[in-house]
Amino acid sequence: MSHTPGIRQAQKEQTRQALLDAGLRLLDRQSLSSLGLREVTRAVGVTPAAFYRHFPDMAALGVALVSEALGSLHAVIRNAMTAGGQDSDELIDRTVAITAGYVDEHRAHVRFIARERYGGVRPVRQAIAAELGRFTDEVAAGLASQPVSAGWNAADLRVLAGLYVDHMVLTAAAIMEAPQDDRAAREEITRAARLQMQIISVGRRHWDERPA
Amino acid sequence: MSHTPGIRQAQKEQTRQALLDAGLRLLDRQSLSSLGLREVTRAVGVTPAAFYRHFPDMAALGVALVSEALGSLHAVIRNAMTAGGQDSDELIDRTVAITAGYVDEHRAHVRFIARERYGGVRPVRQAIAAELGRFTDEVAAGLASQPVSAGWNAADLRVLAGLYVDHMVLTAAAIMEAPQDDRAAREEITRAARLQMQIISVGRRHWDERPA
DNA sequence: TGTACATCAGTGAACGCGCGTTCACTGATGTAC
DNA sequence: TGTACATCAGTGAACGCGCGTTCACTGATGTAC
Repeated sequence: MSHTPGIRQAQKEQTRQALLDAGLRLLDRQSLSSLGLREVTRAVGVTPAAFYRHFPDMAALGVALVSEALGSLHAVIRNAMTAGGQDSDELIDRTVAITAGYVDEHRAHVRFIARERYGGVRPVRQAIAAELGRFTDEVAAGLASQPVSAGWNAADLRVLAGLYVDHMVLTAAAIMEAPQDDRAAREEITRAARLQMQIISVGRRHWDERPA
Repeated sequence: MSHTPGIRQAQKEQTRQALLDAGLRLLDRQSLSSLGLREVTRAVGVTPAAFYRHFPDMAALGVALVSEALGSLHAVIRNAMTAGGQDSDELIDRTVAITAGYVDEHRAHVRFIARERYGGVRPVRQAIAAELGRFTDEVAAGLASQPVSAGWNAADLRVLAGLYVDHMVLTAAAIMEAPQDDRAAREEITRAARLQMQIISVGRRHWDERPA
């Protein structure tokens, strides 16, 4: 079954990747639901009909972009969570720094996810929701292994994890929206993000002291 | 200056509103950046050229929809916040219930805001950001007037307010995404929203006890 | 109240253009012997 | 190693279609006297 890739297959993969890259770049200033097939193939330098050798339609290209954008993030998240040992504030600082760094390196991907999370293309929305759901599961598992989580049941931990994940996505989107060279705006955004994570973490730690 | 509206002006306003209504309805399944001018005028039953009597382009119609969607919300928020007197949990339950009710009555508007908040049309993104910023200011002012906020400076209170506003928007989006008749899914979403607000509120109340 | 003129929301036709999709094709790559 | 055939990624032309925008127009509404 496992052929050596072969020249033909390698070239096909290269074209497919070029379509994804061009699509992502063109999505800088528009939504997936208005991205044209001819627009993408023109940017790559192939015939419009060639598109169909790789994707049945634009929605499929969008779904592939979701994997590309979020697939690699699982390792990052797991790393960030299991680094452990430090106190909470250090962990928060590092999480926000990692998020900011990720935005810098994958600006277009972050924009794509933020834009299409509630965008007009259903299969893409669903793919994003599924992927974020998996992140939430992983974060919930990470939280469960911490001593502070004593007294939390699994369902509530997942809700807490969802709060962290949503907050991370919003933070990434906010950093992405700020002009890249505006260091003051960026510092303000990360400061706010850290503060918000701290509030959530304090709430988590003092959960059992809430008024009945 | 203040003419009686006049038949002509009233009819014009009626057409303008019909364009907004048709646009909003057509945005059910697509993003603003792919909504066509002819699509909208066809739905209303006027000539394509008539569109230009009301808006210079689709972006302008989108900006008008932002006002329509968020303009009326200021009163709602102010009401919800100043109702005061109850304890925190009651306030949270009521806030989430109000949010859910708002989604039911303005489903299309909520979808529009969620979709275009990071969408492909810059003037619309900016209009939404400006409006949400105003909400954050109002919530911050409301929070400032509460005794629990002793020891919080204005900047940090605004960050906390932003957390509440973002959470409200995400909650509204989540309720909107759920099938309208799936009571179980809806109950799960509102339960999670309440729990998350409670965590944030506990964090706020115990803020001064966080580890140095 | 009646008349003559001004305004302007909406019309209808026309324009050039790029769209998504189809199809038979070509020629480099792959495979069997 | 060499040959004959199969595969299939990408081509290029063609199609019908709906798009946004322009323009001179019409006729109901508004205004001045």
